Amino acid sequence: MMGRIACSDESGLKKGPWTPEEDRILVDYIQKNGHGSWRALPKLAGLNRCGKSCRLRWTNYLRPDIKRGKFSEDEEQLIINLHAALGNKWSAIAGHLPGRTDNEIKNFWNTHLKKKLLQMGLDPVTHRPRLDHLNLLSNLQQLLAATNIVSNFTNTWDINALRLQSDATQIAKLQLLQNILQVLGGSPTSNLELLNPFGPSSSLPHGFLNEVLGLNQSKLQNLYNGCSTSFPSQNQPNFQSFEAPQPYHHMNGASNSSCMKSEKVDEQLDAPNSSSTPFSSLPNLVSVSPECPTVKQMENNGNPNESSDPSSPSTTFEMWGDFMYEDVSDAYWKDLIE
DNA sequence: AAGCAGCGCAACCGCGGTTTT
DNA sequence: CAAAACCGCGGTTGCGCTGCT
Repeated sequence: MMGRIACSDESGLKKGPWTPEEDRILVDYIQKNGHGSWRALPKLAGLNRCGKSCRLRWTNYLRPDIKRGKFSEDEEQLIINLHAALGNKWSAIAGHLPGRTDNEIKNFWNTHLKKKLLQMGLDPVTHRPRLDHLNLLSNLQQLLAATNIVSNFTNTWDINALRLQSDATQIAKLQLLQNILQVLGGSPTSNLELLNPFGPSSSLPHGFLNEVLGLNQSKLQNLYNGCSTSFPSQNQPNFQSFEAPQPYHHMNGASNSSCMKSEKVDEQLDAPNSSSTPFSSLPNLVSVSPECPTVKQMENNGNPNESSDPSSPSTTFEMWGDFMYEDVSDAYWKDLIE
């Protein structure tokens, strides 16, 4: 744009951190006169700053309605959900969090939430599973397949060769399991002493592991026991993180669903403290409403469509993908925000 | 105790969109 | 209608703090 004079080009104007005295002058002036033209404000108020700097200081720090301090879990969840729908539209996201500034939310996202999603194995840009993790799973599955192929050629091998092959299979399975647990548990580890999926309160997605590994839980337990490794129970993976945001209208189809409807969503967004909202805690992104069964519930109770619908997802990963990452989910959030 | 690395956050920069002249 | 002025947004930077070696 022609003729624009950058703030930084205006000679003699102060930059950098604001002093308490400057803050006082700015607050006093705005309280008495309003900010009016930001460009004119510094001269009128007697500040040696550019208008832009004043505006920034006021909107991000000095404004009286700014909420300071840590983000609550509800706010955190809300930001994640809004970001999934809106992307890096920080001001739009901030519009749903009273007292929070876009800058604050942006910083919080970049320093905390992005990492959190990465640890959950999700791409912070797309909110979908990270491709590198999926490739890892794919590679390991190929490794498993390879060991099965090898077994077809070992009919005449002696017992030691068979043991070797069996060990290789077990190692491959353990590697696969370990990577799954890392993805799910968000605890990057480099060896097998990482997570105990078999604690008394474990919510291990049995069906998924069964299908991927071809093992049941007792076999897995034996597998782990046989490795002489310890699994401190306090390090159990949080498999809640495996659950997905629920595209209610997708799962329930018709609008007669008693699940959250879009016209109610603004209330939900504006009242994130409501315990019935899907934002109650991270990473539990699904409704707890009985009318809206979660992926886990469906898995535990058995998918009613499973026997009759041949196109129904055959693995938890597929279910996860279907429920969490359909484009309709993004559209749903966009709808409810707009 | 000193040096270093990582982190968090306030502030800056540059651009696009809107309003004013 | 075009140019200039202004505003607001998103990305980036740099500084201070903290914890580790």
